[in-house]
Amino acid sequence: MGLGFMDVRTICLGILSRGDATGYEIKKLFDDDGYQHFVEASFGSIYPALSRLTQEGLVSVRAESQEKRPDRKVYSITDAGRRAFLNSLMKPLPEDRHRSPFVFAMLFSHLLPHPRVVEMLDTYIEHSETKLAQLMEPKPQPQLEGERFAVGFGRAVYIAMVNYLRQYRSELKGNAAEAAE
Amino acid sequence: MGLGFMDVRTICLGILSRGDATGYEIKKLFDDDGYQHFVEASFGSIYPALSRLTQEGLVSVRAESQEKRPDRKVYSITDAGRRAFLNSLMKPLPEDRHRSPFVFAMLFSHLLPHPRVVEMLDTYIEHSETKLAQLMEPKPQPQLEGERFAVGFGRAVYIAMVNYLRQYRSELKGNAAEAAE
DNA sequence: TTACCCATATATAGCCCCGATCTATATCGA
DNA sequence: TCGATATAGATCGGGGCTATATATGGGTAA
Repeated sequence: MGLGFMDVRTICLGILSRGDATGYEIKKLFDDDGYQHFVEASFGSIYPALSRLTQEGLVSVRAESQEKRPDRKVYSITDAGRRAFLNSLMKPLPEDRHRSPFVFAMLFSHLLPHPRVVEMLDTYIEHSETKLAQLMEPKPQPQLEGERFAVGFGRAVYIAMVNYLRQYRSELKGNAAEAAE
Repeated sequence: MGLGFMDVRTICLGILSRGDATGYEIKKLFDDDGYQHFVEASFGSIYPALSRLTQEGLVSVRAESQEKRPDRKVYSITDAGRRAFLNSLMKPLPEDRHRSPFVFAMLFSHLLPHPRVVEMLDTYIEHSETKLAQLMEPKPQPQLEGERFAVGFGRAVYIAMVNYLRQYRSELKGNAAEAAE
């Protein structure tokens, strides 16, 4: 009955509280815009979540038929949905979930050939720099306070990550050069 | 057949490559020791993972009966298990998964009563400081290179997080004082 | 002293979520 | 023109997490 905690249903409600959207658009928010640094969800969970929210009366749907395109199902949050979402924000928040295959793999760098370690590092640095660049893009005004906080937080974290990784990488390069002699 | 990617089975294999352990001990590594900043897993996934690894011949079990305690099932990695683990480290690593209910909730701070926002921030700051303190504890020598990297990485990230959060919190306090006038 | 919680240990059911895949169509670049 | 990419929705299977169950003993609060 009540929303679990910060599950995909709750996340969809939050997105829809900002304005109507289709399932496809919700997914795009995670891929393209700033959200993806803190939350994400897949089609395989978004579409069922929207169906269930509709059943529960927390959102409503209207079908927009388009020419030469599949129909769009545009979802809107209802008053009950707003209340349920606000309610979930007042309850204790679950802790962050984080899994970094990269850092886990690095714990075993002594078992791996050196070029593989360098490759893992370089790949991860590139990813991190791409995400940081996204976060550094100036957002069009006006911006909500919460967005300002989130973007600032993301920038601070990614800058620290990239700095540490670059430093570590440069030391590794030195070691590699010595080893190559 | 082949291990998915960086799933719980792979993570268990990695832990066991460092030494024998029970399911319970593996879980404790995520709760108490340094691992939890980068990977975690629950009993509900660890025990089935160990069963399946046993079936697949990647780990072996021996039962240690204890007095006045439930039996311990001590798992050891096999040669095939080591090969499978090494193999998964050579394949492209999946991206980090991260979900922060806190940051998501902060995106809607304009909808929430001010004391609730302060409460969320303070709770999160406290959690982050606790984790940072854990990471700052000097580890007993000798330490593997991978651990040095991971701990340094974790420290850098958590320090940046705590700095940003404290800064933001102090500005918020100022705003609150002004609003109270 | 009784009740309750916590720690040690293992295990499962049910729900939730993700990746892969499928169905359509249209556009853009090679 | 062929393939890749984008729009748009949907589902299945496998895997993971929450909550709970089973045992037992120690510590602590009422």
